Amino acid sequence: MDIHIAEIPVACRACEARHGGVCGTLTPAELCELNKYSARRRLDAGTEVVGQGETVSSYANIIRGVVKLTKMMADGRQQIVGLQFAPDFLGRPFVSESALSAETATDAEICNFPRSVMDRLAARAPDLKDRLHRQALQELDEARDWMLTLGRKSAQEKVASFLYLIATHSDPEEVDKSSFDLPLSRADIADFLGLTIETVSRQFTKLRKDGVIAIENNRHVIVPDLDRLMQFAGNDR
Amino acid sequence: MDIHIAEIPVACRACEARHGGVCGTLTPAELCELNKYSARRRLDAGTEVVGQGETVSSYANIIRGVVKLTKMMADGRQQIVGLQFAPDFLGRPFVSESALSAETATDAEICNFPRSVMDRLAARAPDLKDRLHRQALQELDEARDWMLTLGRKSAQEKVASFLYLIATHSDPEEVDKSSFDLPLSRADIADFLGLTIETVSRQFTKLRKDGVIAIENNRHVIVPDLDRLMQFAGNDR
DNA sequence: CAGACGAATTGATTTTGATCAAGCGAAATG
DNA sequence: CATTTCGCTTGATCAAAATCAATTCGTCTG
Repeated sequence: MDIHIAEIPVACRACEARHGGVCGTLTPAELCELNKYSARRRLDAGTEVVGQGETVSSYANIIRGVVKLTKMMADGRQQIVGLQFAPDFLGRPFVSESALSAETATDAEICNFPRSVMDRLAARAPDLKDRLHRQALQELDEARDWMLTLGRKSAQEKVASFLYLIATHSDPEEVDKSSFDLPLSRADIADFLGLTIETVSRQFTKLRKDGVIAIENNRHVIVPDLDRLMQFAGNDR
Repeated sequence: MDIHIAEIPVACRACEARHGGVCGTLTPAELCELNKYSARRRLDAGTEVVGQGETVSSYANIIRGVVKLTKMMADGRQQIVGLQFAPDFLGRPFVSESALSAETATDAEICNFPRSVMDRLAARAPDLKDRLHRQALQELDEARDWMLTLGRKSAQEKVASFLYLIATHSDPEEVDKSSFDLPLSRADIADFLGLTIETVSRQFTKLRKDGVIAIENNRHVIVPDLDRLMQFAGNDR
């Protein structure tokens, strides 16, 4: 839960250097304005960034790590409804109250800036608005893809789909997708797939015994043949 | 599959009169421009509006009826990933290829206008862009809400959630939400909930025997106490 | 009105994944 | 260094929903 406000004032310039994300296309003048108010934070795994129902007063850019978006029921049942990887943008325009909770899945580093500054900036930059709009549409597509997984796939297909997702999304700069660390615990994977940890574990074992994957230290996964994995994921038409 | 191009040229003006939807806030001049190219169509239930993977060349407004958005797997398994009610807007900016299939669930009436005209209009009207952006965000929220339903709710909770959704969304102008027609067949409900038709049917029967709902002619539902239904839906925190 | 067809219900059985319970291994703690 | 704790795996059993199989109901059609 410890949050360290970074001393570096040019947080967003750093984002830009790293990956040309949402911050990347701002003009130097705009960046300057944002930077005056931005703060960079390092967060331990499992830190809540925004709570379900909370008022959100800032946007953020994920510099490093993975953030999970979760919904919780009254009796504690939980569903992860989205994963955000660096350099994703976090937060939304128009609405100030969050319908879900955002929590770091791994150790992470994020760069915060106040709603007011960002909104003022967006009002002047139509292409920034467009980029935010595009991102919303992409998240919508991802959510709907996952609905098919949740509603119609078997446990094995769900787990294979998850592995495929991580293999392709986790490290966009890495060309070799055949080896990666899982950013989620078994419990989180279960919450993402609508399964129990036991079932997730059993399916991992099965995929391992079938030679589709190899696992080292519980978190590191090796996929010799990504196409073969995709077949287990029962992909769409 | 029969599509009748309506003779009435002022299709969107009709939308405006009906409910002040997306078309509702256009200026008369803008409306005029759209109307020159818009076409009103009456569609039978089960008509495909856009196919998965197809190139989309137009936007549309739903004037009457319900449209289901579905995703299909290679082996025929299907998941409904969204429902659009009148006066919802159909289609999306930026992308021209559809990631899903849109099909009428009921008899419906829609008003089509070409991408090019709409895009040109949006380029000049920032508030129209904002409204489309807002809609995307709302659909995202709805999709994520449904992910919780698909991933973590029991069959009974799923069916109750569906009934609650229809009761509240189906007829926005109707104050009395206690009696309504189901816009979906049992097969469609099953595809929406990630269940089989048999399970859906059994849960209907159970809710009926518990006195939560009454059913007439398979399609008409009466809910004496909406709060009671909501409890069966196992609502979020 | 009889028959036919499709949609929905109901019943019997099977399968999948959840639950309950125990054990293992690695890292953290006293 | 022993011990606890946590995350994960594995096994046995149970329950929920899927599947298979008839019927029933309602509507359409000749």
